[in-house]
Amino acid sequence: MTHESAPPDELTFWSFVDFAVRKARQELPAVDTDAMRMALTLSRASSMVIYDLESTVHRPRGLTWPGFRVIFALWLAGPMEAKTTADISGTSRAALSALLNTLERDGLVVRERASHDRRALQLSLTEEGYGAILGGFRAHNRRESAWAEALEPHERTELVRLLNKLMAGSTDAKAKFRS
Amino acid sequence: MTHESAPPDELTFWSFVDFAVRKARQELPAVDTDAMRMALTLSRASSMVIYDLESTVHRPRGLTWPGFRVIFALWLAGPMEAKTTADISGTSRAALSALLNTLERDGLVVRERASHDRRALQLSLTEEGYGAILGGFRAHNRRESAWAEALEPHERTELVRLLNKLMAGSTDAKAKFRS
DNA sequence: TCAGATTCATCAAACATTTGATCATTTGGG
DNA sequence: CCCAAATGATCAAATGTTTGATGAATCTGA
Repeated sequence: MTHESAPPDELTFWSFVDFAVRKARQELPAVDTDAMRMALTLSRASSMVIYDLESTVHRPRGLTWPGFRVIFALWLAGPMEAKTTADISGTSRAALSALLNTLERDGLVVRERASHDRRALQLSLTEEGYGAILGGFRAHNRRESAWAEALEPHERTELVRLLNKLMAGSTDAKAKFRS
Repeated sequence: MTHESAPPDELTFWSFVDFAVRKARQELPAVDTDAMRMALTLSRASSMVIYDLESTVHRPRGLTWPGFRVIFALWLAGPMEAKTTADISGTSRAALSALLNTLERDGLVVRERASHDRRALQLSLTEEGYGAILGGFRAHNRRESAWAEALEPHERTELVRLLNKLMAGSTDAKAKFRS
């Protein structure tokens, strides 16, 4: 059949992007390959970094990646309403509600009813939660450094600029957000 | 206490990166802020794009994001062993095993014992699976295009180059991979 | 003031993921 | 040739995510 682009003998997580883009163009000539390559590469790079951080730093310390994100937000922004925590940690409210059951059970976070609005929750870190994020984040940041070394300083800056520009464009793209 | 960097009134998923980097430097002066900003921005950008694609394109069509990744790999690379599918789709073998229960039940994929090695599985798309990915991917790619428009063509190229360089560096960083 | 619309959190069901264990098959070295 | 080690898939238990529904508190406008 396809004498064009038979899958190479060894297709890997990395090399699949190139292969997929070529193959998709054959199957669907109208495909926007630049956009395809960009999204595919973005999600793969992110997935690699996150998997590495989660499996080498956080899981061994008893935290999942989502758990880390929440504790991290509470560490830096201080006690706040659950809605805000969900927003800035990138967790939906329903997911946060479930996540808090674990974090509270493990003694890292406390839930309290907000005084000004009895529907709302006020979240804060316990002493133990504070200790967990301090130790965890140091290791986390060391690992981030190891990754970052792959790029020159000006390249890191440029990468961040491009990603920010991409996120800023989400408004025009009418992107859907978590709620 | 902290008269330095009190959280701004409205902290959002976007603006949290800047705030977090400033605040982390106060709390832990030794932090590598460039690496921190890079990883934080990368994971957020990716999460936004993926959430948008999943919730606007795939879930409404009855596919989850992980399900899409697997079907997508099978579409482009053709029938292959489950181990390879796991590799190139970025799924662990255990997760793929569970995922296949759903995909097979929904009639999108078939599992068959490989002839040359009776431990191995051969995966292939059904007609229905082929139809699903064809329609789904068109919509997926249109959405990717909308995102990509935020960047100039040369910026897209540069973003991809930087992400690839980052991934290539994972070897030096001794990153952990899914298995 | 008060009824309807909103907002906040939670629940429920289905699904996917992680780590670590288990089972079957295949491979490799003595 | 045969047994130990390695490999492929699955299982089990714990966790987190999604969408859509529900309950409770607050807000709004007539």
